[in-house]
Amino acid sequence: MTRKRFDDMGCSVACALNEVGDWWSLLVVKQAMLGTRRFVDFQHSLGIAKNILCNRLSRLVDNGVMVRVDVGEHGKRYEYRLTDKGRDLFTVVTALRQWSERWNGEKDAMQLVDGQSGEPLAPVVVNNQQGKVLTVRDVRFVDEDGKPWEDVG
Amino acid sequence: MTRKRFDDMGCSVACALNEVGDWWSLLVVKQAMLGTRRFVDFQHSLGIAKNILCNRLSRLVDNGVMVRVDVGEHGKRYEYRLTDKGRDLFTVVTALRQWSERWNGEKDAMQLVDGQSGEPLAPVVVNNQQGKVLTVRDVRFVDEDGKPWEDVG
DNA sequence: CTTATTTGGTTTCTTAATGCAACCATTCTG
DNA sequence: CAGAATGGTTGCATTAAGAAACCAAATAAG
Repeated sequence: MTRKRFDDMGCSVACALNEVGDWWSLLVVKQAMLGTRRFVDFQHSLGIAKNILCNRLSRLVDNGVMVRVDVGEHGKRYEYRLTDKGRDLFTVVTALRQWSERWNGEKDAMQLVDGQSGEPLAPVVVNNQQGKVLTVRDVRFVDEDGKPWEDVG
Repeated sequence: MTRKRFDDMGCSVACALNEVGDWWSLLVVKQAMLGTRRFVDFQHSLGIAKNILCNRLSRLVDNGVMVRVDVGEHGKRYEYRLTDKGRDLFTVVTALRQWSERWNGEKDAMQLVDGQSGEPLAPVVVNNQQGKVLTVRDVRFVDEDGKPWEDVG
């Protein structure tokens, strides 16, 4: 059986997970954010099998999250770089990292700091237009007409 | 072969993905945020196979993201509810949703609005301590001593 | 109270994905 | 030019996913 498709569920979250929802994709993106660009460097730093890495990179390229650039001087030698779409996943990756650190403890020797001040980042939060922090209890799920969302199930 | 373990990679992101990094887990959490609590409701709204749903719910419960509550009047009848840890994934889910809407277009008839004002939410961003928005290019990855992070690969 | 239906699973079977190792052509290095 | 590194591909074994059938307990209907 083919895996269930997530891009036709009429859900943005499902659609996103269809692109980066597997075990490896977001880790590849995170690694790219650290500066990794070469196939072998991804392979060694992540400890991922070559065929899986190959498949994930191709899929990330297909989905516009990364680009493959030929940097060979006398032929083919590639670099994989994040696109704007890929870099925009910074929020997601950072939120995930912070969530893990909050609930599972600091298991990462690596820290993210502001490049200018060297201070740690602020926690990623959901704000309303006035800058007030919102939890899931403070929001409503509505349809296009502003009426309360009813699930189709 | 068993899937590679992500909780011993010394990476918070990997650790998070170990808990919610598969195709279904985050969708189950998102659905729970919409108010779904019963097994059959998850099943119908997500279109997930029963055995997979069963497995995912168990794993989310094991990881402290959800709790199973017996609500039967004369025996066993269960509800699955988000814990604080689970509700805290709201930031991640919202960031993912917004990312998808920005880059793949609005494929979701459902909208999230501020419960008070009814206005759309602000975009989820990464801030420094002073509230300035940071991109991935504005941050540094450092070790515990503040020295630039070197990958072990 | 009795029957039918719903709930919350488990089991079985088939297909897909993952991991590992071996292999290979091209490219860079010494 | 020789040897190593790069960026893959292929084949095989193991695991996960999906569909459907089945089932016991709990609830709803009559």
